[in-house]
Amino acid sequence: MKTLKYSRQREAIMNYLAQTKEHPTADTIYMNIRETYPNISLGTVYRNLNLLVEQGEIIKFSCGDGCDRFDGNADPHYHFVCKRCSKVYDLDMKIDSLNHINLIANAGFDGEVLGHSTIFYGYCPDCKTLS
Amino acid sequence: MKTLKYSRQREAIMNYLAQTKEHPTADTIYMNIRETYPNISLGTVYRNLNLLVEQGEIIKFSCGDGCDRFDGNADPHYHFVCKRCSKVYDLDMKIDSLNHINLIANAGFDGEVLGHSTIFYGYCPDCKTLS
DNA sequence: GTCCTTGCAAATAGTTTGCAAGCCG
DNA sequence: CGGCTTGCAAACTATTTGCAAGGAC
Repeated sequence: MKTLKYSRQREAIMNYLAQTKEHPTADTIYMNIRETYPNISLGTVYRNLNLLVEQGEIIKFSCGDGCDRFDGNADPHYHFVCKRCSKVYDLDMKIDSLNHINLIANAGFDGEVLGHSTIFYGYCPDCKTLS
Repeated sequence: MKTLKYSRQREAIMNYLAQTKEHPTADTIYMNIRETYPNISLGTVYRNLNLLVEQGEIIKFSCGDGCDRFDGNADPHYHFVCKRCSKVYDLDMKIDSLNHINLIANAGFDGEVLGHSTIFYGYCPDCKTLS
C-alpha cells in the first residue's frame, strides 16, 4: 500500500463516489467525471478506481450483471439488488448480524470457513408495489 | 423453455459436467470435450451451456474471479472458494438453513427481500494445514 | 529532476453472434 | 424437408496495459 501522489482526476472520482448512492459502474463514473474533465480517459478511471480499492478507500463488488460496481462507502455493509429496476441499495443491517452463517457453513465441511460474500435481491421500495 | 433437439455435443457437455466436481469454466469444459470431439467450437460450448442453464439442468455462478463457472448439480446448494488454491467446493448444508437471513436483511429495509446469493470462502481441507 | 500519473490507443479476456452448412425428427 | 444446431470467424463488452508526455513534490 504505497502512498499516492495527488491528482485532480483521482480527487474528482473520490468526490463523485462520495456524493452518490448509485453504486455506479466504471463507465458511469467516466461519463460523469468527463463533464468536469472532458479529457479524462477511461483507462485513468479504471487505474484510479483500482488504486482506491487497494487503499481501502472505496469498495468494488459485482452484482451479477457482469460489470463491477463501486461504492464510496468503504465501511463493510451488505447490498441489495432490485429484480425489476436493477438498482443497488445499501442495507443498514449490522455488519456482524450474519457472522453466524460461517459456522453454519462450516458444520459438516472439513475446511475452514472464514467469511462470505452475500448479495440480497427482491423488490426495492419503488418497485415493490408495481410488481 | 422450448424442447431441445438432440445433439451429441450437448450430450458430451452434460456427461462431462455430471462426472466432475470441479465447477469448471466454459473454457475448461471446451478443452475437455475437445478430446472427444476435436472440432467442437467454443461458441457451441457457450451456446449449449446457456441452453442447459435455461432448462434448469445445470447451474451457472460466478466465484468472483471474473469468469462464470458451471455445476452439473442443479439442486440449489452453496459454494465455498478456497483463498489459497481457488478450488470451488460444494457445501452440503441444508439449503434452507440460511432462509432466515432474508428476514434479517429485510429488517429496516423498506423493500421486499426475496432471496440472496452467497459464496463462502476460507481454506479448503487441503490448504487448511498449509497456510 | 525524479518518478508517479495521464491520455491515447492497442491489447486482452470472456462471451456472444451472423452465417452458411449439417443433422435431427 | 423444415428448422434447430454446428463450426468458424468476426463482433462485442469490460478491463488492462505500453508508451511518451505531463504534473506533483
